[in-house]
Amino acid sequence: MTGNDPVYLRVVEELRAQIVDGTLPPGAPIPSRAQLTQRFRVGETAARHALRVLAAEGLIIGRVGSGHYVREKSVLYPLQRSRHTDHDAPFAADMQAGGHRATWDWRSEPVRAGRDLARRLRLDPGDPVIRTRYVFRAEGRPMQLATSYEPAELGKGQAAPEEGTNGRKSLLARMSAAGVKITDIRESVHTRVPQPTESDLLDLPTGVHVLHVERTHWAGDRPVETSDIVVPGDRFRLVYSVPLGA
Amino acid sequence: MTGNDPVYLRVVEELRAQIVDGTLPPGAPIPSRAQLTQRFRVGETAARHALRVLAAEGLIIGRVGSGHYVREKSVLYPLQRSRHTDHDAPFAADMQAGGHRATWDWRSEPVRAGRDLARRLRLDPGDPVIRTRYVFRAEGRPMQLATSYEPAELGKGQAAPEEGTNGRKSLLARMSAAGVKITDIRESVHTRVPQPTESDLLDLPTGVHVLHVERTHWAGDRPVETSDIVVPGDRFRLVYSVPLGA
DNA sequence: GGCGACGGGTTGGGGTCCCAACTTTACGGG
DNA sequence: CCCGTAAAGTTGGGACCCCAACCCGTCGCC
Repeated sequence: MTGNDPVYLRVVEELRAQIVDGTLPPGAPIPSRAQLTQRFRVGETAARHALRVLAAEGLIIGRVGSGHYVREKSVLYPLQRSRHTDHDAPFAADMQAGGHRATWDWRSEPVRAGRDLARRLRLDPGDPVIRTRYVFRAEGRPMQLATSYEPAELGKGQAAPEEGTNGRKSLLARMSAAGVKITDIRESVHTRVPQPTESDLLDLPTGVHVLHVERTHWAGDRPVETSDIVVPGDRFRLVYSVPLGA
Repeated sequence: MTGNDPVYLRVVEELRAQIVDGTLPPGAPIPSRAQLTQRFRVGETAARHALRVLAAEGLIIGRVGSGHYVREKSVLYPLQRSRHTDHDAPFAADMQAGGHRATWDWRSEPVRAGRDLARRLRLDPGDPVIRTRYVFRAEGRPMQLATSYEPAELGKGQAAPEEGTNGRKSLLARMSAAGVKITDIRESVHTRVPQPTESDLLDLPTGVHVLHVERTHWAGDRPVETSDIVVPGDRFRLVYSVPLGA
């Protein structure tokens, strides 16, 4: 039931939607606490909490004495919270077993891209992609559960992961194997905005390649979605690791 | 004046200190809202906010109906909020100029490790390190300001960055140049805990190498500190990119 | 001795009111 | 016309209060 969600979520979601779809453009003022309480008929607490959440997400910024405003270029946001599969549940059963020390386990399999995934990988729906699922265990405790998707063509260079060796080839390794020329800039983006967003990157000369998307569950935490983006340019080439989740 | 900070910060800081120094070990129950209001003579709001902050930081976890508890192995935390230099201010002047498209600028120079930096890089104070400063500009707007430090010995393979080529060699590239054998797992950690923490990694057979530390300013946001850690093991080798900041 | 029901404690969600510090705007006097 | 001041509005911080859902230990009953 999404109907009896906490009310502050209703506020968050509506404002978020308006920011994402441009109804509230960058710089636009967000309704004040007082206005929100009226418009959504909620208490001050809920209104404040909603604003705090959006601020924490980096979508808006509060200026004391003045108001909250939509941040510049929060365009990366729309990618967020989209779910490209929900089939991870059975895999989560793997999280029961316990080994020792730290281990990576993985399993790759070919699947076909759904609509959402295809859009994000800039493929067509139905195109072959490789789904790989990982369990990372540290000291017997499963710490991370990741599912990554990438265009099947990129996987060419590695074929089936050889057991015993390392199953998780770096994107860079795989990319060069696949003939994608990159140099070696790799940067992880740890905050969401303001930062070079997807739209910034799209404006660059030669475009953007989204290499793979990945959803990671850290034990006990909400999933984090990541997307590696390659920007080939004249002055530089860049592999971007972008967290998409909140 | 730290004296007239918000009161909830007092609560946060005291509890945080106790968690960090082990007075409150993993699993230990945190005083409840009611107890905190009494002990710190603050209102419920402040107590709740303090708990929320600590929970958001990943230090504690709340279980409804039961209480808040110190999370397992939150030992990564002490690294946080340490400042290894405060000399970035002049460099920030670079942020004025504006080019076009996206560009990386950087400048490397040899310096000597201070106490804090040495500890984090597992060097001795005074050991030579390379400091590199980057400005990343997208569409003329400076988006990122980063300062990274790494042991000078790692820089051997690259000497002075050749102008015109790419100044920012990947750690992996540099490490293999320096004879550090790694395979190819690279994972960015986007949440702080629970996750394989430094102490988890320390328990691994061959130990941990902290390769470099880096502080990054995204335009308008608080700095994020990152540390790349290599864990050579029998079953895998892992380069960990760990955000240290809150 | 075993088991189930009850009650006290705790969290997350929510409401209302208050205040200091700050911004913005409007207005009136020079 | 300009400037200074006052008023209105806004944010962050805070104090209390209430409630549902939930956890857990205790106690009493079988």
